[in-house]
Amino acid sequence: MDLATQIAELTRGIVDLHVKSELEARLAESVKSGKPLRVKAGFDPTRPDLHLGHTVLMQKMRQFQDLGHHVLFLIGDYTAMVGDPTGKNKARPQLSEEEVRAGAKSYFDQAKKILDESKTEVVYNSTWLGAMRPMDLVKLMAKSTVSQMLERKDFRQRFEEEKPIYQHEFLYPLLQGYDSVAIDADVELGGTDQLFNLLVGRDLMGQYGKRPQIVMTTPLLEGINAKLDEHGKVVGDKMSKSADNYVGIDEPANEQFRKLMLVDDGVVWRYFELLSAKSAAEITALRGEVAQGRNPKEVKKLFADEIVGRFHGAAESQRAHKAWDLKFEADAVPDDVPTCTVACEGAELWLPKALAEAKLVASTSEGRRMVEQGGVEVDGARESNVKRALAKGGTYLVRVGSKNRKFARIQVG
RNA sequence: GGAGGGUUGCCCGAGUGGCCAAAGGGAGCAGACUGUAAAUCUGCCGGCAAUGCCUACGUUGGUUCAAAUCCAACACCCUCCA
Repeated sequence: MDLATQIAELTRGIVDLHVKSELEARLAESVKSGKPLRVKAGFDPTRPDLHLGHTVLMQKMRQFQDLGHHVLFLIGDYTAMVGDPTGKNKARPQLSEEEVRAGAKSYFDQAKKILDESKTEVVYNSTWLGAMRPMDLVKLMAKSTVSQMLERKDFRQRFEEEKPIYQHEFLYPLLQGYDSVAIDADVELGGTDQLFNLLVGRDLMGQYGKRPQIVMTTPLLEGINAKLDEHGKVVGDKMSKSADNYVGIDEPANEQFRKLMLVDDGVVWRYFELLSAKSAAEITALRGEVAQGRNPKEVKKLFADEIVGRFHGAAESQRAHKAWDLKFEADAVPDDVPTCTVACEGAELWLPKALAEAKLVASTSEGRRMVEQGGVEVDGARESNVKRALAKGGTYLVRVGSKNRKFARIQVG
């Protein structure tokens, strides 16, 4: 692939690029010498469940690989024990070695769904950070100031909001930056929230007499509950497990499909832009069709097909699609309804209790509320009588909720 | 080292002795409406087979018929002074 095309491909969707001219120069050198660039991306293995948000970055890594470059999948096992303060308004817990190791393995196993495993070098930063001596650390710390650290928004915010900042948290960006020094990175990729840390790496490389890395950041994907504001701008929290607005790449196809269908009509274009393999022209065309009156629901299905297919294969994606149609459009009962047997002391079992026992709701009180509010169906008919009880020995098909519809065949025994 | 301010439910935030399972907002959930969603409206939003009982307002004790509210000690956060 020629240089101009490489650059166009690689910078597509990139938010920050420091510095473009350097990237061009280094790619040119690489083409000339045949020597691939060393592309670093670091991962914090503390939250081993990858979701769609993470894949935005990984697809960029994959792109580098497809262009013949060398990708270093850096597992921040050592820094994870320090705890990355980025984006947090409180300190993260420090983890034990065992927790971190287990997380790292699971992390890479999931990443393999996107990366080309044969072209990926996995490195652990404990290799060099673990070997540092106190004086090495002092020298590292001497290369930046407290006020430089307070430039960073989350630190400043916590400082102003009278929330604690522990001193070791200042160490995190420095250690992460030192990783780049240790592995001679040409390029470092990260989410936009990592910009500060990546630039620290660039700065440190210069101070240690190395050629400073080029920094590229990918956008953070908003969660499935994001909305559009009155100006048509996407607003909402970033996708994350803690905000429970994520689509996990290890989730079952049905779940992925369901969650993707919950995405706001307007926001789905953002998803297309960041996740779809479709060309910009194809996306624009789809957008035009919707503007002409095509139901956005169809376009979302198209998108869900693509993404679910990426992780589960086309056949499985088809199945999930059909199941969703049946469940939410035809209002039919899916064919994978679990049967659960609940114990019953007397002659009958109070319905709210049965719902709780069957794990359809969190507590009897919640079950009671669900019934009162008309969110419960028994054998196809809405049951709003709170006193309703299920007779012992019977089996009942129940449905709870709507957005996250749950079915179960309850056997009272 | 000294002085002072703070810690409330998932989050933010009212509440200075009984009317407080705790205002208000956000998030979440259910219903109506729909095209899956969104918006809007209505209701719910600690647990318990319940006009009641239990557990809860940083922790532990105490005062009181009665405590989120008063007292003491402790923990943590912050501010100012040194």
